[in-house]
Amino acid sequence: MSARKSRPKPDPARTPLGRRLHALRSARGWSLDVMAKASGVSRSMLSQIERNRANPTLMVASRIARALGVTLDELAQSPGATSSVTVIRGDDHSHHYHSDKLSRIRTLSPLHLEKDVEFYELRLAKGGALRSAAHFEGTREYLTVTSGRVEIRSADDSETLCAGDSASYRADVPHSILNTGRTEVVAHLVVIYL
Amino acid sequence: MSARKSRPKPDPARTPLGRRLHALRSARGWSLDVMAKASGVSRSMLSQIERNRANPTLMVASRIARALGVTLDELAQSPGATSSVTVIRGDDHSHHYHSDKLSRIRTLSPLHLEKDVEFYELRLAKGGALRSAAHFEGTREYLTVTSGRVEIRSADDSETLCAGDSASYRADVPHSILNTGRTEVVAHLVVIYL
DNA sequence: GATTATTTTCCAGTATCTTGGAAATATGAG
DNA sequence: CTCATATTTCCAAGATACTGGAAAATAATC
Repeated sequence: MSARKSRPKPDPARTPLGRRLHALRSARGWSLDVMAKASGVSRSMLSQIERNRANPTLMVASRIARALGVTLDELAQSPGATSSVTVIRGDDHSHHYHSDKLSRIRTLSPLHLEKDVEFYELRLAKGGALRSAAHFEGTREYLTVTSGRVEIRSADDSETLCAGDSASYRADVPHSILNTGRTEVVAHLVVIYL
Repeated sequence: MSARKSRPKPDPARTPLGRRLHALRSARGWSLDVMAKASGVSRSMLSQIERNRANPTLMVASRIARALGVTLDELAQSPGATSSVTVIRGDDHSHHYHSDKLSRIRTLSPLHLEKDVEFYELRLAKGGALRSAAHFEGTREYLTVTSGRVEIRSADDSETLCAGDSASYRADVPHSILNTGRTEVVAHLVVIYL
C-alpha cells in the first residue's frame, strides 16, 4: 500500500547511523539477509536501523561494526560532531612549584617518539599561549593544570581551567592552550595517538 | 536482605563494559548522580550497566563515552589482547637531572585523579624497585627512562631499558619496575585506564 | 550509638528494542 | 503477462532498556 499509517515515528534522529549503515552494506553488495547472517542481527532490525526507526543496543551495534570491519566510532559517531572538550573540576589546593620567567615546554618523553603516547611539562608565562595544528585523527590530549589559569580551545569549544583541574579534548583539530591568568601557568600534558 | 530473588539475570555477558564503566567513573571520583548529570543518562541506568544487568543502546553508550572523554571503542571494545611489553629504543642523549639519594614518586597529576590518565615522576635509588599489584583490566602503563637503567616486568615478559628508552606494558597484571643499574633512575610514568 | 547526608540499589511503569514470520515490493525468466 | 525468486518492509509478541522516585546500604558527624 502506498499510504503510510501516519508516520509511525517522526524520529528526530540526529544520528546519521542509518544512512551510514545502508551505505556500508550496499557498498559491498550485501542484502539484509546476508548482513544478518554475517552479523547475527535480524534482518528486521537492520532494516529498522537503516530507516532510523530504532537505535540499536551497544551489543547489536558492536556486532554490526565487527561484521563490517569498522570501528564503532566509524559507524556511529558523525565525522566531527562529537564534543571537543570535556572538563573535570579538581579540588582547589594547587601544588606549589618554582616558577620561571620564560614560557617553555619540556619533553618528558623522547622527541618524535615512535609511540602512541607523549608527555610534556608546560610552562606558560603571563599572556603566553601554545597553539597546535590538527594532529592525526583520533589524537587526544590530557591536560592537568598545576598552577595558574588556562583556557583550552578545541574546535568550537572553549573551557577555562584553574589549578588542579584536568581536561581531555580532541587534538585532531586545531587547538590551543592559553594563559589567561595573571600568573605563570605550570601544567602537564599527555598526548595519546589513538 | 541477604537472600537474592534467585539471581534475576544470569547474564552470560562477555562484555566487561560494566567493569570498565565502573572503573572509569570511580577513577575520577564521580558518583552515579554526578555521572548522570554529566552524561544525561539516569542514575538507575548507569547502575544497571555497571552491574551488567542491562546493555545500553548506542545512543546511551555514546552519551556516556562523551561524558567520560573516551571513544566508544575505548568504552566498549574488547580489552584488547595486545602484547604484554612493547619496547621502543630511543636515542642516547639522556636529559641531565639532579639526583637525590632517596627513591620517591612525585605525582604530576592530582592524586586520585578524576581522569583516566595519571602521570608521575619516578626516582629510584640504586637497588630500588616499584612493585605494583594488578590494576583494573585494560590498564596500561607507559614508561620513559630519563636516566639510569631499569628492568620492567609484566606478566611473564621482562625487558631492560636504558636512558632514553620507552616501554609500554600491561598493568592489569602484577608488574614491577626495578633499578638494575649502578646509578639512580629518573623516569616518567603514564598510567592509562583503558 | 544515633542522626544526617550521600551513594547505590530496588521497584513499578512506559517506551522501544528485537525477532520470526507474513505482506509488500522489486527483479528476472519464460 | 504470468510466475517464480529475491529483497525489503510491516506486524504481533516478548524481552528489556530507560526513567523517576522509594528503599536500602554506606559514609560522615556529633
